[in-house]
Order: sequence, then C-alpha cells, then structure tokens
Amino acid sequence: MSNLDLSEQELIRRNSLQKLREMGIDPYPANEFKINTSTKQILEQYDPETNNFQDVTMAGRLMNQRIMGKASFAELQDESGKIQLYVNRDEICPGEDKSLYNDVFKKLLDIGDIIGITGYVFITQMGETSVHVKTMTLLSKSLRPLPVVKEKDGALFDAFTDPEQRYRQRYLDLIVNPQVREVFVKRTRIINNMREFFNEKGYLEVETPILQPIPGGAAARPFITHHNALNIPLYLRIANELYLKRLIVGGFEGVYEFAKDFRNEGMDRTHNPEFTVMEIYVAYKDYNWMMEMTEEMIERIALALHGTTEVTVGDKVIDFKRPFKRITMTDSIKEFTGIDILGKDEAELRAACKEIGVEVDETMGKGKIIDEIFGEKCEGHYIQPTFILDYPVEMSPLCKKHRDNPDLTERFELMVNGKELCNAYSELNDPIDQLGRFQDQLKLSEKGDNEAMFIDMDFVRSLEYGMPPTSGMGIGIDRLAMLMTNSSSIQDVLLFPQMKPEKRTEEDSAEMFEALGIPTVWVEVLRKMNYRKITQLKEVKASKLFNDLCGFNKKNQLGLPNPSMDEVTKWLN
RNA sequence: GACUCCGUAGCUCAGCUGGUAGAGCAGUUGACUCUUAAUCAACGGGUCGAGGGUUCGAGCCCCUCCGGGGUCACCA
Repeated sequence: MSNLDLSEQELIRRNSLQKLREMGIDPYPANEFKINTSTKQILEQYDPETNNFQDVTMAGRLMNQRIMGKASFAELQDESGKIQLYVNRDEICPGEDKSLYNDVFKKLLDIGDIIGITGYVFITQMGETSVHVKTMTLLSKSLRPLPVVKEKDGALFDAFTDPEQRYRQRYLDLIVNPQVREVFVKRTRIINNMREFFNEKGYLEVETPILQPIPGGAAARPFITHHNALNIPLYLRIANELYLKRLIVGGFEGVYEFAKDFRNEGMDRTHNPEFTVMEIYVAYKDYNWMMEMTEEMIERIALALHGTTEVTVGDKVIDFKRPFKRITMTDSIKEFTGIDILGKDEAELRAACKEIGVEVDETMGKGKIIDEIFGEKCEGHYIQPTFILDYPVEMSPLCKKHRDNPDLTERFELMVNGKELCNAYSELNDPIDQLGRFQDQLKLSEKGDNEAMFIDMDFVRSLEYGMPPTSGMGIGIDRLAMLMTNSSSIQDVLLFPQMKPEKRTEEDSAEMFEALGIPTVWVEVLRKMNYRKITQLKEVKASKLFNDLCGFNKKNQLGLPNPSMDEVTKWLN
C-alpha cells in the first residue's frame, strides 16, 4: 500500500512511528514483558488500609489520554478490564530530559498503542482506584485509529455497532465492546462444562473424520471437495453420527465429540454454513435415560453460567429446571391441530394438511409431511424446554422402532424457545432393519427429496457385527450458546461468522499502467487521483492530465520532478 | 430466493423541495499538576458503496451492480 492511500490519521501515526525510531525507541520490542497483576485483580483486591499493590507491572492497550500539562490521566485496558493511570511528568522523567513525557507520552503515543507500565496503586481525589505510573514502555505501536467508544455511568456513546464491521473485524469488536468478549467466554464455559460432565462419567472424547467419502448421519446438502492423490470426491461432514456408532461397535461404551459440521444451505439468523454440534453415544442405554442425562446437563450449564435455572432470552424467561415437560409428537399434533396422525396413510395426511393449511408437495413422503405439520403448527409453541417424543419411523432412518408401536421410533427432540435444540434416539442396531431404512431413503431420493440419506454400506457392515443397545444425542452448541447468552443471531456467538468476501474497487494493475511507460511513482499518483483503469486515462487530454499531475504534485508537496508534456503525451498514445 | 431498509470524515450520525458536503467524538497545534464522555482556543480531515441515466446542476430522483441488516421462504 502506498502512503497515498492512507488517511490523515494513519499518516500521522506512521510519522510518529518514525520519530520513535529516531529517538531510539523500538516500537515493536522483542523481549518478554513480565506482568505481575491485572486490572481486575487490582480493582477487586486493592485495600487502602493495607496499601497493597505498591509494586505493580502491567500491560495493555492505551484507551484514553486526558492530558493536563505536567500531569495526565489515561486508561489502560487489559483482558480483564480497564484501569485509570496517573502519569506525572517529573516522575516518569526524573532528570533534565522531559522528552519521554512531553514527546513520547503526549504526542507520539496514540489510543490503541500497547504499553507496559510499572507503578503503585492509589485512590484519586475523585475516588477512583488508579495506578501511579513510574515507568512506561511502548510494546506495540498501533497504526490505525480505533473506533472511539465513550462511556459514562454505564451508558455508551458512539458505540461501535455496525454489524458488518463488527463481524468482519471481530478484533475491533472485542477491543471496544467488552460485553462481546463476555459472550465468547460464556460459550467456552458451556463447552467446558459439558466436557467435564461427560468426563466425570467416564466417557471418551474422540475425533472422527471431517472429510468423508459418504456424507452420512443426517439429511442435508454437503460441501463437496476433491482429493488429488486419491482422485476421489470427498465431502465435508454434515454429521458424525455414523462414525461414533462404529466406535460403540468397536467396544467403547461412551464416546462424544464436539464436531464442526458443514451444510451447504441457506444462511440466516440461526444458520451458519459451519456450526458446532456435540454428539454423544452411550452403550446399554435408551432414550429415556438420555432424556434425563440431557436435562441434567442443560440445567447444570444454566446454573454454572447464571447461578440460577432461569435465563432471560429476548422478552421471555426460560426456566431450565429439571424435569422438562414431555409430550409425544402424536399428542402435540393432536393438541394444536386436532388431527390424529396415528394410522393415517400418506393420502389421508395430505388431505389433512389441506384442511389445516399446511403446504406439502409431491416429493414429500409420509415422514416429511408429518414433520411439516409439526414444524408449522406445533414447534413454535414450545418456549419452555419440552421433550417431543416418538417420531414417525419414516423421518428417523437411524432410530430404533418404538418398543410399543412399530410406526413410531424411540426418538426425542428438545424444543426451547420454539426451536429444536437437541435430537436423540434409542439407536437403531438391527442391521437388516437399518439397510431397509437406507433403501427407503433411496426411494425418497428418487422421488426428488434431495436431502434423503446416502447409503453407507460400511456402517451397515459394522452393525452386522453387533452394536450394543445404545442411546445417542446431539445438541447444537451455537443455538445453546445463543440461548445462554441471550443472543438473537448465530453471528453473535461465532467469533468469525461466514461473510461474503470484501471486494476492492476494480482497478487495473500497476504493471498495466507501467506498460504504458508510466514510472511507478506516477502510477501511484494517478491512482490517488482516481485514475483506476487504463480506459479512464485514455479518455482525458494529455494537456489536462499534465496540468493535473503537476498541480497534484505541488498541492500535496510530493516533491517529485514533474514529467514533461511530451512524456505525458506518450503515455496516452 | 422474494420483499424491505441501510451504505456520507477514523467512529457515531445529520443533510429540507435537486442548488458550493455538516455536527459530536477522534486527529493536529497551543493552554492547563487529581481528571474521568476532562476542559478551553485554533486548525486540518470526504472517490457521499460502485457504475450508468435524467438534469444547466445529483449525497438527494431513476436503473444496474456490490456489501450489510431485518422480515419471509428454504432448512432433520
């Protein structure tokens, strides 16, 4: 990037950088800077009676400077928060040379610079706990101005709120919006809590392939890629279910994985193309057992994060206290539509849909139709955590048939705030049944359902060796994080949500300009004058361009030797 | 994918019926030894998202495109 592309403030900062170097100050020193405390520790533990913290060393970002002649206040922000600094000229410059204060601190340091300080803690006349600075070291110079967010009594002024900039430049969001950092700390605590919960029970955390030759375990459109050496297509996983169950076949009795899954589908407030799912499989258990474990786990997370089971989400309060409500899908549909789906065939269900105004199309099988009715008429009603049980067999090809009714499966989903959060089964371990269900999926696929599952013959083979009765559960970590942090968009719980790439304004390359015989320095000048493309250049008269160039050179004090009129004419021919 | 709103200085935003681009903060220079959205004075800072059109004249009106938000649709 040429200097001509920089804003005034960036130029000033680069200039300061140069001056610091001339003064013998390395703006990016290599050595370790050993801190002995943090802002949070001081603010929580400083006691004027005992006068502790009399020899502190800390580091962070300079966020504000209030200069009053020979004394100044500033703010230092580290990971744990902000603390006020008091800087006195004659104390950081005890000798004759006052340049560290007058030049470096007052002029050459900027908001956003990373500094280290030593000093002692005291309380100002206004009653604010502060650090009296004795020495100050520049640790890293910041060349771009930060968004300036001011705060008074908890109210923010000029907050950095543009979602596009916040997501694209998350580092800025994290620097100036401390509440954002809190969301991601909570997200990690959710995951840590879950991991501890499973490890306490002796389950094994495992890793399974993300690149899969057959994208199984769910119905979704995968991303496809290609492996050169094997010369085969590979898919980014849409689920890890089939691999985890192979591990149960292999003899592990409890396995789980925090998995990044990828689905090549639409993006909105609750969908990102890559997302995190925790799946767990435990041998010799059924879905009743899994329901209890799920509610225990979620209650524990709510308590760990909020100290209570009640969590505010938007304008609602959701109570994660055990036990959660339970209702079968059949009863739920009966309750909200009056229709009894039990024993109805596909044609009857289609007729029922017409009656209650649920749209269905030709490609949908019985399972999808029922799913459509539930999604349309029931799902949204479940704000408080509710287990929906016993889904129709057609929509659950990996789930064991219900012990009391072969039309149903032993499956539950946990609904919270009108959305699916968990999905769990008594896993299907009858290999012959499993193959049959896969073949049914194939028929759906032929009918036009582009989400029907692929057949994974190795998975069927593994079941043929025998898988113990097993219950499995998957939970969407992003959606759980949204609930637990009261975030209305998935982008707010992903550090780097997927965005369309930024596009630079179209311009011809420097080489193309230089090919016309234009010296490199003048190419930069032309760009600054908004001649981005050769075609633009060809449209102006040589005399005008000549005048403009010389004028620009003079006005901006570039100090370049002006080109001659002849030279300019040659460029344009 | 449809509809809708938005894109103006480093940040947050004004900009009337089309008539020479504004404010606060940030920045620069100066004043100031306990301030805290520090204060006071002066000054600088803009391809108005991009391209085209209408017009004597476009930040504003029209079209296309780019990026983003929201709503809906799709989505195990």
